[in-house]
Amino acid sequence: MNTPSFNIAAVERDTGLSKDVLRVWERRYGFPLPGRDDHGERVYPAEQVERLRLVKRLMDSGHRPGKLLATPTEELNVLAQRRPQPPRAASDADAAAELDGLVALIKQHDGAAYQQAMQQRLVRQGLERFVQDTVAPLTRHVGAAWEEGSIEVFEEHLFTELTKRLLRQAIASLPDGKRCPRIVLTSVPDEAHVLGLLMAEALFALEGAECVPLGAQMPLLEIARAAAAHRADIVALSFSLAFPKRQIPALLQQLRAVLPTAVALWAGGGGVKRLPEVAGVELLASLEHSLAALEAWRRKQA
Amino acid sequence: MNTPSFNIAAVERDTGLSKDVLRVWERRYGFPLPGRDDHGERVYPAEQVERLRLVKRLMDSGHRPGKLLATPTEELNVLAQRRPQPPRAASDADAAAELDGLVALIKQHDGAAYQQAMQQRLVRQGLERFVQDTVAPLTRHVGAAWEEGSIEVFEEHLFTELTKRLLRQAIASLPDGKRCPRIVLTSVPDEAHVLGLLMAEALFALEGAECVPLGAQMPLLEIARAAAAHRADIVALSFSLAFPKRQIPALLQQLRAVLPTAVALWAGGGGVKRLPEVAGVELLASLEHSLAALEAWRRKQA
DNA sequence: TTCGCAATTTTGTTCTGGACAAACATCCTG
DNA sequence: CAGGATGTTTGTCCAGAACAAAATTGCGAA
Repeated sequence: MNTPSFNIAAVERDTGLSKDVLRVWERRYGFPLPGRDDHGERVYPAEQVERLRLVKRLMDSGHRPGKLLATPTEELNVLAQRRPQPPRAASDADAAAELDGLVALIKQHDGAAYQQAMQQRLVRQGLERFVQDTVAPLTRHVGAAWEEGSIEVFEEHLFTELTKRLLRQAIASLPDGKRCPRIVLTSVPDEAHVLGLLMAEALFALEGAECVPLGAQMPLLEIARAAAAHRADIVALSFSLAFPKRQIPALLQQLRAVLPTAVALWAGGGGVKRLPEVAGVELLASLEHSLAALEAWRRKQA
Repeated sequence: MNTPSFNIAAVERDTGLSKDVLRVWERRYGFPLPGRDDHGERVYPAEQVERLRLVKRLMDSGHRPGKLLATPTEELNVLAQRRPQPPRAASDADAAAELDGLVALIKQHDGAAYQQAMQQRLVRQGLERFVQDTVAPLTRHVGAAWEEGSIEVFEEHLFTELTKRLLRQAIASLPDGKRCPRIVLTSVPDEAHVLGLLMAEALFALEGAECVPLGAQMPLLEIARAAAAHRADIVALSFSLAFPKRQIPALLQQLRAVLPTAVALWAGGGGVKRLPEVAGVELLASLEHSLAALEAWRRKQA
């Protein structure tokens, strides 16, 4: 197990920090400070890539790069392990313990046990409560664990993958028939998270809507085409917390401009909380809001 | 429905062409030629973005940018519609017709009918033959249709999403028990295609392997951690045809360097065909090769 | 002719260093 | 203590040059 080195493109891929950012940080803060190869191009040792990942994670939980990059690695590790968890209300303690139990299965890398436990909950609670009371809080739970560094990236991936399978399976087993309205579900390029979309799909499908799941990462102009081809009543997008907030309003405006006025545009997920209003776009702060929006849509049609 | 305009970041997102490429093309070939906003920054009209998408597609099917960008849009459209399909052998005609029928359902945007038809084939053929004789050729079929422009992006997305659901459902219904070897399945960052991975997972699971599906886009160093945590015998990666070929060898070398020697590294998918050998990495040109590799692994252990 | 190798063109990526606006923090005043 | 003005931080964009890897062409030998 050597310590390989990465060129700037590889670092961009692995950390999500753009080449421009990597270069400007080097200029301003003196980190990262890669070596150079024969052609004068940057060569990053694995160790610096690791530190960049740590910095990125701390930035996602609210820290500012200027401070972080001036801090020695040891202190960063301390910061990373601090848990700023607000104490839960006593009534939630039971629920929280159950969620912890599920997360523990993932962290033991026992996928089979996790799937079995979740399947049990699904049967016990029914799909609607399963989504609202298990999957949604669990996702938040895992998100929090990620921020405080108590879960590895690959563990989070395993969690996501297995949970996606459960939801898709549940959705597939719903009866189908004549359904309304038609909802196209997707996300914009660079937004790869799909769990929120699947949760919404499950709830919408339960309420009798016809869902067209297009997966993630649709170019804007293609979303408009898809809406036309599927005669959609609603286009529903999902933005995760990780998506750069500053880009969202412009994106929604652009999409709104290419969609026919008759098609409603909904945007949900953690990324749209505390976002300024965008004309002609419904911002859904939670799954409950999504269901309310569906009901409101139906009332307006009738 | 206005014609919105895009800044350079939005164009990068929507076309997959990097900012650097967009700028250098402008300088060299005079296209794209965006306007400028108040601050002197590029503003691309939707029409130019569309043309860029067309150019990108033609490049993916072997054309060269220098020629394409010197060609007027009308001629490009002609090029795009040309179908360089080699005529099929007569014996394959039936099979091809069946596949065409399945694709036709997608192009009618009738997801339900597609799912039903595929479900039938799954039951009729059994999972192994379903993967090898239906899903794999169908995927190639859709890929070809994409190259010749006879399928829309959102149709391809719908196909992928629905097919993923079928495969995952089928995999979930397999019995579990004590299994060997343990195979971690994933893809590298920037490689979002998962269908190939799912096909491999289905076949491996049928052969009694223990599969750990981590989804797509794992940073290299995380793949190594995951392999350790799951005590993996094999790490299997998938590269689609769309993945930039030139990057693959370096990626595999880097990953090979961080993985323990005892862990085998397999790479499959359309992207690894006609690729130079990489030391310590098994390149799997097809699903059949994957099964052969599994058998060979078992022989070596025994 | 056809094959293989060398020369040349094409093309994507990287470099430097400057600029600026939007987001964020801080300070001052009512 | 609220709220607006001022200052700082930070990501993105720009220009133009340089260069290596890939693809194509040209050339000479089998």
